[in-house]
Amino acid sequence: MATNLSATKLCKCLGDDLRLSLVCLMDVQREICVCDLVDALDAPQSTISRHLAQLRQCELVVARRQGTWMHYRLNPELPEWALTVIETLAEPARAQLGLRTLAPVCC
Amino acid sequence: MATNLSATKLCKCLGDDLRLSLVCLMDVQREICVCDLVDALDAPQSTISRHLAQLRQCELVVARRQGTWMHYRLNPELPEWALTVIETLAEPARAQLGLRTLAPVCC
DNA sequence: CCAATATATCCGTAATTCCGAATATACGAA
DNA sequence: TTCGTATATTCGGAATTACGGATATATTGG
Repeated sequence: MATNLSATKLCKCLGDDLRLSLVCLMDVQREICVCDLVDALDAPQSTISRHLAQLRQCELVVARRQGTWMHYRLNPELPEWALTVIETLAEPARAQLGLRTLAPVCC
Repeated sequence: MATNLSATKLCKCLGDDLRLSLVCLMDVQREICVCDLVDALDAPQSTISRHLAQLRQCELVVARRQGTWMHYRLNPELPEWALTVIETLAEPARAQLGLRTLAPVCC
């Protein structure tokens, strides 16, 4: 509710395979830490981190630090419509991107 | 149902102010012809046409020729989820983009 | 066939986005 | 303080996308 997320910005964020994967994984699992994301999607750590930063900056996700780990989840203050979009896309996206709902490795 | 539209592709298409505007205008009005789109959104004709071509290529919209005019509308074979996304985005997008629901000029 | 109108495509350039190795930072443990 | 692990940021270059004037194509009417 307190986000200044626009429709265009949301779509830009979701219009990339890697970012869409990140968001989808957060949609199922409540919270995920970066190391799990890194080995779920196979991409260099810096790439994952960069995309997470972008999602954070658009206020699509929020992070919580626990020691050395960072846990990411969807921003709970996301407007209704944004959540609806994400949930609507989740299924087709998981199929498209071949996302397995993996068990947490770290933590 | 017969589209090979992916979640990522849909979002890419909608992740641009101009294209999102085009789609939103088609969502309200059943069909719009290019000339109306050109003077609704103020952008050069070639730009509008280029973006329409992109939407067509992603199978998000279809065109019908009537004499010299081209009428565009959302692809009626769009998968459920894509339609849901578009309809969910329509309202916030209209507000964000300042889209007036204009009366057809041509035709 | 010719002119006029509507729309599409081309093409060179500008702007944006993306990548990943290298490096920096933050934290806990010893 | 120093080390090791987890994550973030920097940065230069590659790749993608966007722009819009000029031009091509399509269609109708004369």
